[in-house]
Order: sequence, then structure tokens, then C-alpha cells
Amino acid sequence: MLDLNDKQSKIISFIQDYYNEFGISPTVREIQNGCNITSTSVVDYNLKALKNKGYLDKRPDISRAIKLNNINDNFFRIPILSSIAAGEPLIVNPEQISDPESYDDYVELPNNFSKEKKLFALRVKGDSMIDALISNNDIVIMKPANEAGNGEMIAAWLPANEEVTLKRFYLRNNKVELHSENPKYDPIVVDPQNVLIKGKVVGVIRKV
Amino acid sequence: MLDLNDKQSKIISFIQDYYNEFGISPTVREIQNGCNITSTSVVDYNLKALKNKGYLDKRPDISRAIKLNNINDNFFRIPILSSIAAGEPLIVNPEQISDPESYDDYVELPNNFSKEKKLFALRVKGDSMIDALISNNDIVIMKPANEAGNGEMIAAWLPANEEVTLKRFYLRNNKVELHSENPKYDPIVVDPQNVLIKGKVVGVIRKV
DNA sequence: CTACTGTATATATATACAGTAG
DNA sequence: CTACTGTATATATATACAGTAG
Repeated sequence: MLDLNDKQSKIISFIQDYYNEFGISPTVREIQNGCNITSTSVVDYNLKALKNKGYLDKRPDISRAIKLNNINDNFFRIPILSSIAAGEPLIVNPEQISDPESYDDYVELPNNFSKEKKLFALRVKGDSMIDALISNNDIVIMKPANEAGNGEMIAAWLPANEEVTLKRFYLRNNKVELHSENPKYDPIVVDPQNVLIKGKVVGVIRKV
Repeated sequence: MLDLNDKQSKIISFIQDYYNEFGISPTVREIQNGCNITSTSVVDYNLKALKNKGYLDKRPDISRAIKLNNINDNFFRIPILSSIAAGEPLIVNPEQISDPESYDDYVELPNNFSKEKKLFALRVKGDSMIDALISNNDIVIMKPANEAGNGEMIAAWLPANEEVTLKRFYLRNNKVELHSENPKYDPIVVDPQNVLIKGKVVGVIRKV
């Protein structure tokens, strides 16, 4: 995508927000007022520029016919932060996800999947959760969380190993036990300060 | 929902179709022409009636501000026809699904889930596919199909048992073998004429 | 009452146009 | 050239209004 100046990105945001609120696109005049622009000509001028840059489409002479090229109002996008149990660290904290649009790898979920929209996803690598019916390449949908109850399926960051892993959480005798759902793998037992819970599993998606 | 007369359901369909094509709602005049209505007043009159009946909403004096109350353009709805391996027959053939909107039980999938939109879904009952990582209450997304290749996961109708079952398909020595993915269950071996393939599994969705 | 016909009209709206500044 | 200012204007558009028919 080509760069946008301040005015143009403000126009895009305004159209997006207006669309989210009303389900239709704003008029040139509404953009003018909403973005504090001096005249409709300037809006027109910048809309043409945005059209040339590929950010939107417009039907001529038709009211409210601006269409942003990546508008999606009926499902929400959550980023696939990284793979898990594959040695790669989570690049960012799930709490710090600012703009899901900026991630290349994502899944889109219908709005009725969950009321909670601040979810993220991880692609599962390996077979450690096979007995929980989660296999290699499945996408797990996660809700950000810092703590967990016994038996909950969580993604945890292990600083010692520098990896994120998908496990069932148990706190026993002041130790955190992370259980795989595969008899091949023994539980990981660590002190609580050596494990950082990143989120809880709220769904699984697999394409066959 | 209250009943609609011919003209009003035609108007609703026209708005829906127009929206699907252009991503915005039509004007009163476009509805007039598209539905062969004599004057804009009649459109206005019927739009008010439709608003009162709850079929749409409208912002006054605003162009193209009609919003159908159940418009969904970014994901598609597929019906959950019934449960499988639970003794209940499939009520209809998946090929005969006319209007996915008319089913009470459904899942909504983002448009990018599959190019094929004529899918249906079944809710899994039982543990016969546990080794394929499909468990009780999972929803399997199916593509309608009448035949299958060896090893494919299919939903099949067994007239003798009057049930739909989820199995892996194998054709060996002129017999159809339907294999569970659970060592607890023996394969079902039947003559080809005693089994009707209904669809192939294309996805699995589970909410935790 | 409901369900229109036919016409008029105010305004919502996109866009053109003549300048201006760097 | 780019990026505006300020104004004008054609038309796109929603809606009102006076009737009419059953």
C-alpha cells in the first residue's frame, strides 16, 4: 500500500468509523465536517487521490457510494501471532495488539463467535494436545489471560525455553504443572515465576 | 415475522440483491424501476409498511439509508441439518437446501472459509471419530457429494439403520467399508446399494 | 380504513470551476 | 506540478400532497 498523508488517513478512519456506526458510507459533506476540512472540494480531491492509490472505490454521481477496499463489518479479524510449541517466541504480548489489520496472518471470525473481540490465534505445531483433539496446524482461538484455573487449556510462555506452549494448567504444591494431552510427553513442572500465562483457548478451527 | 404481500417481498429481495451487487442500498427510484412499481410514492408507502413490520430500518432524509434487518454480506450461513450417528435421519437431502435462512440451527462462516457456498453442517454425536480429532458436539462442515474416494471422511446415510454416520470411506472387493476412527468400533461393511453418501467433511469447528 | 396514481418539491449530494500558494 | 479556498450548480433523492378505487 502506498503512503497516506495525515488528512487522507483521517478520511479513511472517518469513513470506517461512520460505516461501523451507521452501516452506510458518509457523504462528502459529512467527511468534510467530520475531518474539519475547509471545503467539499478538498474532500473530493482527496477521495480521488485515495481512489487512485487503491484505498477505496466510488460510483460516480451516486450518493454515499464510497467503498473502502477492506471494509468488513460482519466478522472480526484476529491476528495469528505465531506458532506454538515450535521454539518461536511470541513476538508481542496479546494485550498489546493495537491494530489487528496490521498483521499479515489472521483469521476472520463471525461476530457471533464470541462477544469478546480482543482475541488472538495461534497455529498449533506438534502433537502435544492430540488427546484434546487439537492437532498439528489447527488454529486455536485464544482469549488473553494472565492467570488460569486448574485444568484450563492455556498458552504459556516459558522464559527458560524461550517458547510458547499449549498445555493444560494445574497449580499443585506451589508448582505449576503444564500437562500435554499426549502420553508421549511428560508434564512440565516449574515454579510459578518461571511461567507466563498468555491466554486461554476458547475455540479451535481446522480446515480439512 | 409478519406476512408480506407480493410487492413487499419483491422489494425486500430487490434491496437484498442490490446490496449484494453494490454493497450499498438502492434509492427509492431504483426500487421503483427494479420492481416495476408505478411511482415513488408507492415505494415510499411500502417502505414505511416494511419498517413498521420490522423488516428494515431507515434514516429519514438520508440517501440510500435503508438497512434490511438481517443483511449479512461478509459471511454465509449454512444450516446444521441434524446430528449424526444419533439415530436421527437427515430430514432433507443436502442438495435440496433451498434457503439457508429458513433453518433455525445454523453456523455462519466467513466468506473466505471456502469458495464453495453450498455447504451444510452436522453436529457430531458420539466418539466414533475421536482419532480423527473430531469429538462429541463438534460441528463438521460438509460439502454435498454423492461419491467419495478411498480414505475420505464422509457422512453416509444407512437405510438399514435409518441413521447418518460420519466415517472414512473405503471401497474394497465391491463392498463399501465405513471405518470409524476409534478402535472401539468395528468397520461397517455393506453392499454399495445399501449406503448413500451425503457429503464430505471440509472443516471442523469447536467452541470450547 | 388500505393501497395505490401522478406530480411536485425541498434538500441532500456529488462535482465542476475559477482562483491561490508553494 | 500538488494541495488547497470558496463558490456555484446540476442532479440525485426522499418525501409531501391531492386525488382515486375498493
